[in-house]
Amino acid sequence: MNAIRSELVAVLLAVQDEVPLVLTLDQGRNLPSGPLETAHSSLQRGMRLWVERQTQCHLGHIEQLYTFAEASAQDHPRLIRISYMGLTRLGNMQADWRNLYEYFPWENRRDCGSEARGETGRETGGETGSATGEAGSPGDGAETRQGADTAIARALMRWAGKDAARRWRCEQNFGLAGQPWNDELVLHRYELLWEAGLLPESTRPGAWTVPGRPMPQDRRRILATALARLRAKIRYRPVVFELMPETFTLWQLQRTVEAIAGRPLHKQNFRRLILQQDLVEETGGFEPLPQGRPARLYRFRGDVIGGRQLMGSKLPIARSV
Amino acid sequence: MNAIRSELVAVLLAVQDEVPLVLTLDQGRNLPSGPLETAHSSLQRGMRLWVERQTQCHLGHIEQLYTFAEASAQDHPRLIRISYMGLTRLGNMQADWRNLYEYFPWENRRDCGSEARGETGRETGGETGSATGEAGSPGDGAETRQGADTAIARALMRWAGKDAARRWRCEQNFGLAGQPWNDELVLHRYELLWEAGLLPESTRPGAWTVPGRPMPQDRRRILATALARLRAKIRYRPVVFELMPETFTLWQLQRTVEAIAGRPLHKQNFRRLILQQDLVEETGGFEPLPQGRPARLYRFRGDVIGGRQLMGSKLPIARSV
DNA sequence: TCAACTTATGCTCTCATTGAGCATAATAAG
DNA sequence: CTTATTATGCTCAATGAGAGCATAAGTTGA
Repeated sequence: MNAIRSELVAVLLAVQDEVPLVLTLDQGRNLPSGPLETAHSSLQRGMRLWVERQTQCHLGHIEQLYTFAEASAQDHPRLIRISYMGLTRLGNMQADWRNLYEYFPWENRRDCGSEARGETGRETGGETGSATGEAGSPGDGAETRQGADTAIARALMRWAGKDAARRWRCEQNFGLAGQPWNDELVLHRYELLWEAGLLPESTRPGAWTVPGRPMPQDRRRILATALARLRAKIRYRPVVFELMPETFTLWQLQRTVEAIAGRPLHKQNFRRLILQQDLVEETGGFEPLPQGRPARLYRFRGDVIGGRQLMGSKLPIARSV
Repeated sequence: MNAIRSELVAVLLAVQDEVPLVLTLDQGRNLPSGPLETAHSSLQRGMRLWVERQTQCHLGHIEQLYTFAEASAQDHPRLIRISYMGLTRLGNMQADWRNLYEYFPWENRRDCGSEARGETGRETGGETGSATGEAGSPGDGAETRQGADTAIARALMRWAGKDAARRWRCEQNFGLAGQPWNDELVLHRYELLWEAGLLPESTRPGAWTVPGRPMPQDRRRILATALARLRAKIRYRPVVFELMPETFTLWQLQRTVEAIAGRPLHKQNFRRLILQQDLVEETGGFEPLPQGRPARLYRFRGDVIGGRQLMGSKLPIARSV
């Protein structure tokens, strides 16, 4: 018969100081994983058990991502990998937490247009459309995030060539040619880059590859799946609060959402949407700030409402310009 | 070590004559499944291979649903079940296709409110009732879909009792107490019914169980997962067209979407949204109807645009009243 | 003390999308 | 030629989201 091994792969995510973090092993080259044991009554429980035992992190929301069984030469007997995403509040500081955007620099667009603006919150500049007519950043060119983006756009267009379907996919997924940037397309973008030979992981990588830390095998693809899922989930389920401390200001909450979504949000609209949904309640306390008016502290009302099941918790993230 | 077996479970869906169908085995009590073979280079490919070989159905869109490994007494060695959903155009008519709503009568709300409005909407005559066959006799009170719905609501409320969180979940998921009906919550509803002991599959089923055909093990749960996924997907990806013939009228397209979504849509708005997205093009032909003005024939422009990758194909399904 | 600055918070305005219904067009039956 | 029936075109109102102005409440420095 078919002998089969199984493995659980965990993508543990946290957010601290506006930076999304992922728990890694082996100098950031691998993700924690463990076998499914017979003692585990279910996959989810097995996952939770060994992760909490090995990492001393309390796991909040857990979610199955995808199951792989690619046949590779080394894999005998056949290996089934079941990947999970878990959200945590960053308990264990000894562990090797890494900035998620080390692996996907192109997914972090929080600084888009921030220097173009002076004033009322940050603006979503549409300068990605200028991919073709890029004037080069002052000084260091490709080392800026802006510069890296245009470099990616150019490489993609070179790969697409005259192929209309390819160009269309590139424009849709990377927000080129006036198309809006869709932050949920993390996995699509990763796969497109992979297909275009722009990743070290590609089967036949080109001379130039996109900046960003690679990982062996399909680990980085799993990471992309997790980020895509989280960005999608955060819109309609209050999973952000799994990443927040007990009490927080609305600005901290917004910064956390922005860290995940990878793009800036309109401050006043964010407040409006959060408050009008009664997702949070005032604690009565205030957070003194180094400058300016102190901010109210809030706490999540999840326990009062109906636990994690809760619907109608959409966050003000929509298509940007 | 841990000996493990694996199994691929397929939920094959099709739509014909406004009825969503699922391919079943064993008198509608089971779903097709097969082992993962070493010859298969990937799960998806393995799935496609044996399904097409065994059922002679051409598979369109394929999607992984969920991976289970619940430890049950009979399962030694441990069994990992990987479930997939596949869309097809109903090639093999010998196979045992069953009305999906046999299994979830409460999910079919296409006749909801049609009598309340009484005019712009049309009357879905006996066809949904004939779906269940035996329960189709009109006029006997509790056997009506309406009657069954109120019976479910009552049973849920009895289960919830004074528990505010439970009541809240019931109201949210089943659209009670003025809450809107959300057609995507298929799995949530199934699990709620399971938890409430209202299904024959429940660990300790109550005296009264909800109408609808049960299945052994967690098969019906997998089915619910598939329907939930399809209803979600249909909103932002043009997967409906996988279920349509080469050419079709907009009305046929709408009826197919309604069959999946389980609720009626506004005809003119449906047309507007489909047409303004350039998802379809006129063939130039017309479909003569038994009565009334003949309808234009259309064809999907997927090949022209960018294949299945295509975004921005949202269908006019939103929260109903 | 006041002025300048910074951040939180409240409110309005506009635009796009969506739900709903009216009106017209095109066919068959009588 | 009238009626019935369905397809198709168009308008209107309500909602929600994006953007920006205005005010409140603290700080620091003169």
